[in-house]
Amino acid sequence: MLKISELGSRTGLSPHTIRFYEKHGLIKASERSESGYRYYNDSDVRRAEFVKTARNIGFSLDDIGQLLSIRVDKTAHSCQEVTDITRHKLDEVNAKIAELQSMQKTLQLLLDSCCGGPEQAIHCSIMEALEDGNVDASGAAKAHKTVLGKRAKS
Amino acid sequence: MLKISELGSRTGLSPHTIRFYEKHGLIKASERSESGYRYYNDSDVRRAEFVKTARNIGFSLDDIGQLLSIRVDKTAHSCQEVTDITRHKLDEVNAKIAELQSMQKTLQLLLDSCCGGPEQAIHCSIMEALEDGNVDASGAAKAHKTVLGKRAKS
DNA sequence: CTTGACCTTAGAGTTGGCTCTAAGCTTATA
DNA sequence: TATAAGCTTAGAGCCAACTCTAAGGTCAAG
Repeated sequence: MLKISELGSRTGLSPHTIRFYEKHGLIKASERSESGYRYYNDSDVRRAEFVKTARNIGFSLDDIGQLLSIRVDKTAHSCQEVTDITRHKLDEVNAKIAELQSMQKTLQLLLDSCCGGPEQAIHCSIMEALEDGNVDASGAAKAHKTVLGKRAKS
Repeated sequence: MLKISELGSRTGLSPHTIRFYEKHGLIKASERSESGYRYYNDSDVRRAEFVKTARNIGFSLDDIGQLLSIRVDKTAHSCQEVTDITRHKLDEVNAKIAELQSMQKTLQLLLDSCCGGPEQAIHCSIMEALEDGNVDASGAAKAHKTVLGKRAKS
């Protein structure tokens, strides 16, 4: 039986995050000591590792909740349910990639158009393009919010 | 001289968003009526359109602030400063694309491995992969947060 | 002169996934 | 026995870019 920080080092999740996941129904300690300490058994550990793996792939906590509920009774669920979740995630990812590639293209065009040197920006072609609005931003935007993800751990 | 909602329909920004940008120093009404109404002249409109264009490309509000401060005195700034901002954004975009492509690859592999049919999920290969953790999630993750951007307008 | 559309402000709420704080208990080590 | 490390909880804070609310003032049309 592991304490929370031990489960943490086993899975690479912080105790804070583990409690957070518990609050959201993803992970549970099957036992508590008299003083309230959480204790995790092998089954708990496996579940936590499942969560960690799914999270690393990029599934949302909500997705993971669905996958977990399939996991606890696989006979009551079909492969199709699993692929539906996976495909839906893939669709999201593909849409996001397309959006970012549009931004990429626009930014690259801007960079290609400008000398990038120490000259005064008076005739900077990037500034001109922004002023004139003649920028192909189709499909781009709505992206910046998302460009820097937060999760950067193992 | 345009009122705020007129500037809004001119630029595709909502009055709420225009006030929000004002609070963040991006847009300003050069005049106010006695009763406090904002009035925008041609120069204000051009600035707002600049902001809109830059935002559509995917620049953050902070980036846009920098670009605007270059814009107001181009002789005091160089092309290099402009390309630095642009290149930095492009680097972010490229990093994000790489991350998403890793997720994409993993998800596609999972999908390819599963029948996706009405069979019970007992032997579902996606579930097995998640259980065993033998999933190539290198470079993925830290992404889901960002997968669904918010901004979806013009 | 009233109706309704529009304007003002400060400030709160949204999203998702953490991340941290405060205040207090428990446990292990020296 | 004292100290430090680690545990508990509820709840606040963070990020970015909005988005909306409340409570009220303004203005043009009929």
